[in-house]
Amino acid sequence: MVEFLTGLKRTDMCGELTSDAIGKDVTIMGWANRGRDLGGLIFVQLRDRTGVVQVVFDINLTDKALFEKASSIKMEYVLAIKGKVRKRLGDNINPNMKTGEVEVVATELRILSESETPPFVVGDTTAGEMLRLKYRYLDLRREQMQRNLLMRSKAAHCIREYLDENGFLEIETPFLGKSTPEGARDYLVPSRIHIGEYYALPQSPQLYKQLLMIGGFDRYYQMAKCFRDEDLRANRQPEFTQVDLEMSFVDSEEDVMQMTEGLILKLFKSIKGIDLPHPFNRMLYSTAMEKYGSDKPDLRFGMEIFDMTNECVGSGFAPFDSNIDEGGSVQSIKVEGGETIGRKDLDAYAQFVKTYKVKGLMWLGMGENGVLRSSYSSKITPETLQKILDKTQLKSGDMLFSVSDKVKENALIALGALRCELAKRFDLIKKDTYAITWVTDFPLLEYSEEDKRFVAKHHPFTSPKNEDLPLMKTHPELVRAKAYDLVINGDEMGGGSLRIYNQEVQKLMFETIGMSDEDIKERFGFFVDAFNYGTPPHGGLAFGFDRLMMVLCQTDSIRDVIAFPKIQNASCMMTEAPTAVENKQLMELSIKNWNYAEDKPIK
RNA sequence: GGCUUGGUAGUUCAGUUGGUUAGAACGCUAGCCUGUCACGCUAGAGGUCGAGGGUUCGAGUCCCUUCCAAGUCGCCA
Repeated sequence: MVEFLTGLKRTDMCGELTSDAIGKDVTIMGWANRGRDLGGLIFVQLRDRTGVVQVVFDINLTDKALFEKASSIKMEYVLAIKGKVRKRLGDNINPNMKTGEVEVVATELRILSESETPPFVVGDTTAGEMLRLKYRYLDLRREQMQRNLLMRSKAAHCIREYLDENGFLEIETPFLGKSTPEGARDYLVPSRIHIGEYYALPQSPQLYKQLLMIGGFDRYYQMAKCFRDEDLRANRQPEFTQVDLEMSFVDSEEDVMQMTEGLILKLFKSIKGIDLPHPFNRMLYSTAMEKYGSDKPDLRFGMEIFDMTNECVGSGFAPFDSNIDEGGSVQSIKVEGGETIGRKDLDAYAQFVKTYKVKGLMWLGMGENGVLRSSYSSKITPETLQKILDKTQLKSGDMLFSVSDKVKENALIALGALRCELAKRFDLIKKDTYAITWVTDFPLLEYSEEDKRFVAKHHPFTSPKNEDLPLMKTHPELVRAKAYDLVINGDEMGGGSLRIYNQEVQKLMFETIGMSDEDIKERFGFFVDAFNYGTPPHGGLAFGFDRLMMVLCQTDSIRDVIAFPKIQNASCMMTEAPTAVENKQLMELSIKNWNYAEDKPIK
C-alpha cells in the first residue's frame, strides 16, 4: 500500500527529543531500527541522521488498525509518526541513549516506504567492508559514517570561513585540462571534436593557481577534486580532495606555513575542541631522515635512529666492513624491552626490512645478567662489540636492531619503517595524541636511475633556496628547496613551496632536469609565457582533505571519510565502474576505429 | 608486477591428524508474549565450503592453477 506524506510536516529530529520535549506533540520521520514486539506492546526505534528515539505502540492506547500496522514494521522501513512525547514509565530509562529518558506514544503511523531484508543490519559494525561498499547507501546510515561525513562538512565549512576571513577568494579551475606527463599518471578524457586528442583530469590545480597569482587574485583557495591514476593505498584514492591555496607577495616559507598553521589550529579547535600546542615543530628534512628514516616522521614516540658507523669500523664482520668501505653506514635503533621478541618474529622483521632496499637485519639482545643473544655478535671483534655496548648503553631487556647498507639512505628508510612497526607492537603510540611537525629544506632534485637524470622532487616550479643557486650547475643534489610538508602522526598531510617567479631561475631549473626548449614549449608553453608579463613572488600549499579527515575522525581507512570511495583496484563496488561502453560511444570518440600504427582514424 | 593475509549459511565466524548427515550466533519465516532496549520463549527454512583441476578408498581440510578482497613494496613530480 502506498502512503503519502500529505498533510504531515516534520516537527522534530529523532535524536533531539530529550526530557525538554516531554508533553510535546511531534511528527518525526526516519528509518526503523530493529523493533521489539512484546505482544500487546511494540517498541520501534526510529532513526534519522541526528540519532534514535523510541516509539511505543500500546494495544490499550491505540486503535486496532494502527496497532496491526505497527506490527508489520520491519527493519529499514521509512516511517512518519505522529505522537506525543512522554517520560518513560517507571525506571525504564535507557542511560545508553541520548533520548533514553523519553519515548513517543504514537497516534498516527504512515509507512512511506518498505524495505527488503537488508544484506546486513545497519549498525552492525562487524559487517565486511566489501558488502558495506556494495550497499554503500545502507552503510551510510550507520552512525559512524553519518558522524564522519557530518564532521567532513563542518571541516569544509570551517576551512572556507578561515580562508575567507584571511582574504582568500574561492576560485574554481577546470577539470578538463592539458596532460603534462610528469609525475603521476593522468586520467585521460577523449575529445569527440578533436579526433585523437585528449584532455587530462587534474592531478592538482598547480598551474592554474599560479596563473591566478599572475592574474592578480593575490590569495586563492579551492576545495579541489584531484585525480591520479596510480595504485591505491589505505590513505590513497584515485580521486581525492585537496585544500589548495596560493598567496602572492610572500617573502618566506614562514608566511605560508603560519597561514596554514592558523587554519589547522582553528580546525582542531572547532571540530575536536582541542587547543593544539603551537607554533608547530619545525624539522629539517635531513634531521627527519637521520633520526626517523622518513620525510614524514611519526613523533608520537621516540626510538630514534642513531649512527653506529664509527663503532663498526674494522669490525671483522664482512657486511659491515664492505658497506663502510663503499661509503655506507651502520644505523641502529634501541628497543627497550625488545629482548622478549622471539626468534620467529626476529626472522619476520628481517624479512620486513628486506622489502626495502637492504640486505638484512642485525639484532643484538641483552637478556638477564647481561647475557647476549645476537645474529652477529660472534662474528665481530670483541673490541667492536665493546664499542657498540658502550655507545648504546644496552641494558638487560633491551634489543638493538641494526641495518647496514652501502647507501646510507637505504639503511635509514628500512630502519624507519621498522621503527613504526615496533611502535605498534610495543604499543608506544598513545591514543588521542597529535604530533605535528613541519618538515622543511627538502632537496630540490633527486637523481632518477630510471631516467638517468635529475628530476624535481616536488615539481619543477619549486624555488631553490637563494643561497643554493650557485650549486645548481655543480652539485644539483645538494640544492635545497623552499618547500615544506605538514606531517601529522607520521602521515603527510600536505605540502607546498614558494614558486619560481623569475624566468632565469625557471630556465635553469628546466635545464637541470634535462628539459629541452622544445619540451618546455610543448608541455608548459602557456605557463612559461605567462611569466613574461609580470609575475608576483608567490607560494602556497595543498593539503589532503581526506587524510586530514582521517586524523580528525580517527580512522585508518580513507574510505571511512568519503561517501562513495573506490576499492583497491580503483573500481566502485556499488556502480561497478569502470564498465565497458557501447561501440557507438567509442565510434563517436574515434577511439575504437583509430589506427595507432599510422596514427590516424580508420575511415 | 612482487610479497603477506584472508575467502565456509543472507551476515560474522568455528570446523582438531584427511574420516558419519558441515556447526554456532545474528538475521530471516511461523507462532506465543504488555515495559523492551543485543527483549524473551517455541518451531522452521537456509550451504556449488570463491572457481577449476589433482592426490586419495575418502578433501572444507593436502597439492597445482585461477578469481576476488585487504594491507604493503614498486608507483604516487
